[in-house]
Formats: sequence, structure tokens, C-alpha cells
Amino acid sequence: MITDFFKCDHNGRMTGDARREQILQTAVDLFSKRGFKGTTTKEIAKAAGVSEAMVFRHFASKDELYGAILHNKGCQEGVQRFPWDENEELIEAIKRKDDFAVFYNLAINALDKHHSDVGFMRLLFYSALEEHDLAERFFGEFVARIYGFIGGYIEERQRDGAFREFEPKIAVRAFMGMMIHHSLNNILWDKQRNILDITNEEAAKNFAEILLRGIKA
Amino acid sequence: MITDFFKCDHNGRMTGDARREQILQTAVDLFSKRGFKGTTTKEIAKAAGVSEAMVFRHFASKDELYGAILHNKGCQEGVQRFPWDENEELIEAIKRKDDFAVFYNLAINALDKHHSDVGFMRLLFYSALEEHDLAERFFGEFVARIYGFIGGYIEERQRDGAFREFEPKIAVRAFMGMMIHHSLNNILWDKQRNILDITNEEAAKNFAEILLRGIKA
DNA sequence: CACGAAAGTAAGTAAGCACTTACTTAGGAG
DNA sequence: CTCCTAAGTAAGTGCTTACTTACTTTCGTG
Repeated sequence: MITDFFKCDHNGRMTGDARREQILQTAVDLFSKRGFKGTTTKEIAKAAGVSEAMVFRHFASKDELYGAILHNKGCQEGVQRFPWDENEELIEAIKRKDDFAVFYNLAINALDKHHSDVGFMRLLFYSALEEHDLAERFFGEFVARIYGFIGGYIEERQRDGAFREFEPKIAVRAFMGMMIHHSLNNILWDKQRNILDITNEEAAKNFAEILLRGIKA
Repeated sequence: MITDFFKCDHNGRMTGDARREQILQTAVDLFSKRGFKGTTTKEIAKAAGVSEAMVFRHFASKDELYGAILHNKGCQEGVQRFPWDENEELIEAIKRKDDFAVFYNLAINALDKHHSDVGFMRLLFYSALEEHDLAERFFGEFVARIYGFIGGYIEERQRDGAFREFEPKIAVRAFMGMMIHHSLNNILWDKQRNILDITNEEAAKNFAEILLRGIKA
């Protein structure tokens, strides 16, 4: 039956596609924790509750498994969902030229996204260091367009005379830097929030304020 | 003789300490490129031009070799040299309360430092992801003191009425974010500088300007 | 019910890994 | 020259790795 095509008996026999998906998710988890080289196929199999041979039935090699993850992740979170997709609030704020609302919205969205997918963040960093495809593709397709989008808004507001004249991309870099570095601190270095313990809302508000005052005419 | 204690015949027999140092440097290079798990002791030995047994004569295990690197690096670049050490310009600027000079100086120093030791940056990231000591120690000893230092200056200027009232550490995070993220872009994601190609001086000037306008009263 | 396809496994294999052993060289002091 | 120490190596060791083979179990359908 088509409805139980993806059924998932928690520890019994699964359909091929369900098992494939489960192995994939398990692998995402482990790769993001220990990196590609630091994770063994045996560990993945054990964590997924199957024999190693099953991993290789679904993915011809460890590299292909990694490739499938990157493809999946790249499509799902990376390329498909931009900050302005399904975000009426942001689109409205842009139309109204409510600068604070625009940058606050961008910031809170980014921070929440990072917070809710720590695994993906770690995977991205690992793949950047290990020079896998994901980093390159993510950067080329996702980050580049974010720069274009925010940069475009800043340019527009420069023409309005609201922001001072300078290379807009520098402001984008500064802004992205605040957010990504803040998330990086929370995820990687200061998990206990010893140095700075603020909510995403506080962070977004302050970062947006600093940037806006920093670039306004 | 004490003078040739560290002599280094480029491909002949070396003194023990010279060889130890050379193996260490080779390992730094490889670990920073491929990570701890991604580097084999065989590769290190080959790159250093010795047999694998020599690596294990100088370092009891691969872990100890990594430990020695972290200790070395942590002492040399991490903990010993703070931005305000041997930096008359910065100390003068702080005395004069020349805010732009202070933040420009901090920025250009950080950016140049990152640029000149890409290997250390990569090592830091790897060790943060792999949760080795270095990241934790570097963060606890170096980064925390930077936050205290810059945060202290901002607080002082708030008391002067020069900066508006808010948590100073948020501004430090924003500022560090701009610099670290910019370096990260150049090192990791956008090596060809496709998105943004500016000198460290331009970056430092713009970041300092954005931050200062962003936080002034 | 029976049978074929797909889910599953136990027990491999060859290569690669960190690390060791048993040995050979080089060079400086007496 | 003669030793002795320390630098150096070739050839392992046993274990782990990615990946395979040959086999068994389950289950929906004609």
C-alpha cells in the first residue's frame, strides 16, 4: 500500500526508502559530531540499528553517503529556503522601508535557524575545513544570494539618502559577521554562555541597532 | 657546541631537538590542512623526511604530538601576545581616547594576524569541532581577556558619555564577529574573494567606522 | 500456499592505521 | 683510533577500516 510505503517499525523491518532515510539521518548526526574521517561506517550502522552491510546496500560507499547528505541538506535547508521566502513580515518591512524591522527580522531569522540546526552548522564547518562540496555549493548558491539581497536593499536606501555612501557588501559582511560569529560562539566555544548570555531577540535587536546607526546617513 | 645544538642540515642527520621541532612544524601544517583524524603518522613522517619510528621516538603517541602542538601554539601565539602587547600605537590611542584609532588598530592587528597564520586559524577550528583542548583553552585564556579589555574600554567611554548605554560585551561580540567572520570568509569560503575583495586596511577602517557610529551616544 | 523480491545478516577480505622491535649508522669525546 | 651515545631505519605487530560475499528471513501478491 502506498500509505505504508514509508512506515517505520521502530526496530523491526523497514521499507527500503524508510531505512535509507533513517541511515542518512543517523549519518548526519554522527558526521556533524565527529566529522567525515572521524566517523566509521560501523558506528553509523550500529547507531541506525542495522548491520554494516545495510549501509552499503543503500550507499555504494562512504563518500556517496556523504554526498547524499550534502545533496539533501543543500537542497532542503541551504538553497530552498531563503530568509525572504514565506516571510511576509520581512517583505512588508522592506516595502515600508522600515530599516530596523528589516534587519531585526533578518537577524532573528538567522539566529533562530542556526540555533535550531546546530548539526547542519557543524557539518558546514567540517565540510569547509575538509573542503568538501557542501561548503562551496552552499556558499556559491546561498550566501552569495544573501549578499545580493541585503546588499541590494542597502543600495536602495543609499539612493534614498537614508544610508551613507560606501560599499554595501562591507555592511553585509559586518552584519553577517555579527550573527554568524554569535551563533558560532554559542555552538562551538562558549556553550555555557559564560562570556555573554543573551536571548536571540536581544542579540538581533542590538546587532540591528549597531548596524543601522553604523551605516545611516 | 652549544651554538650548533639546533643546527639543521636540510636533509642529513639533525640534532634531536631540531628534528623534534621540525616534526612538530610538519604536523602543524598537516593537521591544519586535514584535521587530526585526517592526518596519518606515516604522512607526517614522510613530509618531515624521516621514518615513522622517528615520529614515535619524539612523541609517544599521535595524541601526545597533538598535545605538544596545542601547548606550543597556545603559548606562542595564543596566550602570550595580546593585541595591546608591544603596541604603543594602541596604548597611546587609548590614553588619547581616540576611539577610531583604538578600534582601527584592534581590527587591523586582528585581520593581519589571522591572515599571517591561516594554519593556526584552521587548527583552532578543527580543535573546536573535534572538541580538543586548544579551543577551550584558547577561548578561556585569550578570547575572554580580549572581551574584558575591549569591553572595559567601551564601559569607560560610556561613563564619559561618549557611547550610549548598553551591554558593552554585545558590542565586543559584534566587532569581533565582523573581523573573525571576514577572516573566515577569506580563509575558508571565498578564497578567490569573489564576493568581496578588499584590503585589510579597508576592512578595518569600515568595520571600525560601523561599530563606532553604531555605539556612539 | 508458494514464490519472488526485497530486507536483513554473519563472517569474511585486503588495505591502512598507530605503534614496536631489532637493528644500523654517524659523530664527538677521550 | 675506539667507543659510546644518540639519530636513524626496515620490517614488522595486531587492530581497525571500508567494503564484499554468500547466505537467511520476511512479506505482499497471484
